[in-house]
Amino acid sequence: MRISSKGLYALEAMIRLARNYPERTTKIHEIAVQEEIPEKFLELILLDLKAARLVESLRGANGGYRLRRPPGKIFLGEIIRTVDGPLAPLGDAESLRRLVKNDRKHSALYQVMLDVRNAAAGILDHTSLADLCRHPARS
Amino acid sequence: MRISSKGLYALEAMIRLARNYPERTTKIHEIAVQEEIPEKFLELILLDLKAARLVESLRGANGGYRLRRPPGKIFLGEIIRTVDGPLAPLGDAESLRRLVKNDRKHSALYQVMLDVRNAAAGILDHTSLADLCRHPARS
DNA sequence: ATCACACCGAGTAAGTTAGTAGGCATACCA
DNA sequence: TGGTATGCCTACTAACTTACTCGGTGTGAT
Repeated sequence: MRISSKGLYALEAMIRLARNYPERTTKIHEIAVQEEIPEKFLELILLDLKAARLVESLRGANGGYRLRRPPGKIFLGEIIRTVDGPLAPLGDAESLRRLVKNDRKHSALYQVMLDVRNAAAGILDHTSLADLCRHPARS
Repeated sequence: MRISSKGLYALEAMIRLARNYPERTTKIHEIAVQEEIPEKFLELILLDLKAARLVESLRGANGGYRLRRPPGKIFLGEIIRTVDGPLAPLGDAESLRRLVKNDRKHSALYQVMLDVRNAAAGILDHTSLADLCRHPARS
């Protein structure tokens, strides 16, 4: 369940959109500058997020992006899964098949992996963008 | 905190060694066949585990590997960390610096990532090889 | 002396990551 | 109606990582 740069960029961009929700739409360029994300790369990421229906866009001059749901109803797990794939520690199907196939021998190991995934998902699927925005400066 | 094939192989091999503990030493070849792990690859993995002082080896004819500590005192977290690196979702230093640098903006995000890591570590650092061997056939 | 094993360094093919490049499509505005 | 600002789309690529393999050397029991 490694989070890639892409995933981190996605989270940062979404947080930025959450701050401007619901009034303003926010331009790719603006996000890229403020969050120090390579602009063309961010473009691709936002396209993914759009395909996942987490954001929507307006084209043309004065275009930009905005969240499709209020920040309190968008969870980190959704974001990470759309850009980085499943949250499980054994991401690829191959490894899973291994464990399931060697069922007898390793079912306990399989169970532990499940527990880990559930622990991670439990946190990420219950933390919303709103939760993150509520603490503007902690520490 | 993705677990690679290498990590999975390491876990399987260690479980195998745990079963034979403390009487027998187990040969690379034997483990490779029983667990269906590429033998030469497994060799490298065991070398890593040896460097991490989780296992020890005997050379020459009748050589082989054995755990350096009883299975109840070897935890999955140690194994995974030695072959796959840190358990945190943001493995690389680069991403961490990003989050820490943009401290004000994203400290909440950083906190969530910490929580996820701690949840995973909490499970993996408290599950021992003995725990896995206790359940020979569950399900 | 032989054989069975562990040890070791190097090499490599395929896949993934983290981007970049360049142009098209659409909307606003003068 | 034409310019400009924006998002949309496809393709490409350099660097890195993964998952191995190869060919040998060192060591100890018999």
